[in-house]
Amino acid sequence: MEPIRPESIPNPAVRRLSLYLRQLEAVQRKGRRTISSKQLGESLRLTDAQVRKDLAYFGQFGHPGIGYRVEDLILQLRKILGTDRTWNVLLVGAGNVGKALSSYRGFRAKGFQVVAVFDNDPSKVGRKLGAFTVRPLGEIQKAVEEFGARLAILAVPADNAQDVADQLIGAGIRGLLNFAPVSLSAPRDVAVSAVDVAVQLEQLAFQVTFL
Amino acid sequence: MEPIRPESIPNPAVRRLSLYLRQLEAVQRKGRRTISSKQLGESLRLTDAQVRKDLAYFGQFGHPGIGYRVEDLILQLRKILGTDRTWNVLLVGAGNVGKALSSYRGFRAKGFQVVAVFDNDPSKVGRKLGAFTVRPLGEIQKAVEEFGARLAILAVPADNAQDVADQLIGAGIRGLLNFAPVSLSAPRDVAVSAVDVAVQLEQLAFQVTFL
DNA sequence: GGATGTGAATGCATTCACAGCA
DNA sequence: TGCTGTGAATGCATTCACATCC
Repeated sequence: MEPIRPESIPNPAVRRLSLYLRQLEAVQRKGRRTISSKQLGESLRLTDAQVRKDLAYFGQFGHPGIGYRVEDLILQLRKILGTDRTWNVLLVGAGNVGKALSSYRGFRAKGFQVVAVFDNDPSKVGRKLGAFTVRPLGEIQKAVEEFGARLAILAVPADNAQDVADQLIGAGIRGLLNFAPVSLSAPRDVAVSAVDVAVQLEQLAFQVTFL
Repeated sequence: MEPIRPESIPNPAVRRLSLYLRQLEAVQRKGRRTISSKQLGESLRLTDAQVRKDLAYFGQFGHPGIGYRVEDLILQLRKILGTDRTWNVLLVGAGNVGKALSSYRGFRAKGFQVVAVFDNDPSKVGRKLGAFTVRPLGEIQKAVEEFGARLAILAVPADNAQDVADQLIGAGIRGLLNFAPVSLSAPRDVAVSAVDVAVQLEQLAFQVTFL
């Protein structure tokens, strides 16, 4: 098997990989052992050819006449995505979003673990948020080293988001999931992904109007 | 100005429209009156040509030699996206995510208002969630009519998500924002958008590993 | 000079369609 | 027969480059 050269793989294909994995985990829970590209694609509204081509970028996982073995493919995809081990994740922001995320039970099975929660608000520092004691932002650097964290979730107000992002990046964080409704600037070697619920509703509003 | 024919507009362009709008609202708060395609694009890491082409799909908003007038363009984009009026939104799921969303202050200014919260859990129905009294799912139909709601947010566990989605769609909801980590099936004339935090972390893990 | 809007050229991603294997 | 993997063909989206206007 050839090594992965991510620069030669379409970005959309990488994004779909996560959806395939999620789908496979669901069908595995239903006891299915094997699945064809057509079946894997249909609930995601993708063609069989799309599914096969996406997977083929990363290796030869299928069996002609059979399809893909669910368990094998799950293991392969986890390996490719890097979630065959657990990633320690820092969470900054102990507001409503931070609270929801800190108590989200689904992370562990997907290879992620929130290991510390931070906030700048003195009225929150030292308080408990679920199982975590909220720590001041000044301890981020220490926590990055302590936990070997490379990922962080940003759930602070829009005004602070860029500042906090800079701190996290300065402390060695390499991937950032941003819940603040602003576009963050970051060096090329730091990955940033974003969740903006208002933006998503806006897209739905447009589609509902015109489709 | 020609009418919008959404089928002739690249989907990515529509998605970027929301980002332009968010960016414009930010620079307006800073007091800027005018902005060039280059400036509008740079914090979003887009080329000036990309910005101009995207906007030109919807009309001629710019002024040669000047750029775009921030206030005008904001009004135009809101009109295009349909958020020059307020959309009433139903929220299903009174757990942690539902709680965070029901109290999110940012919706109003973007043209959205959560108007009712639902849950099936008898221990939650009748209880308060922020300003809302949690109502049983059976009242969804009534609420759709009462509020003229066409959008809903789904923040229920993965197992119920498809069932609840079917109820919402049956009651007349046309756009769905899904926080459950499953892929929903819906008729072609219902728009579905999704937030899956684990999937996004997975993508970051991949990028951090290979980029 | 400084900016837009836009055809034409390029570059990506998806789909087709089929050889080949179980 | 049933399904994968994959070049070739197609279809979209982005970028270029320039005529045009303030």
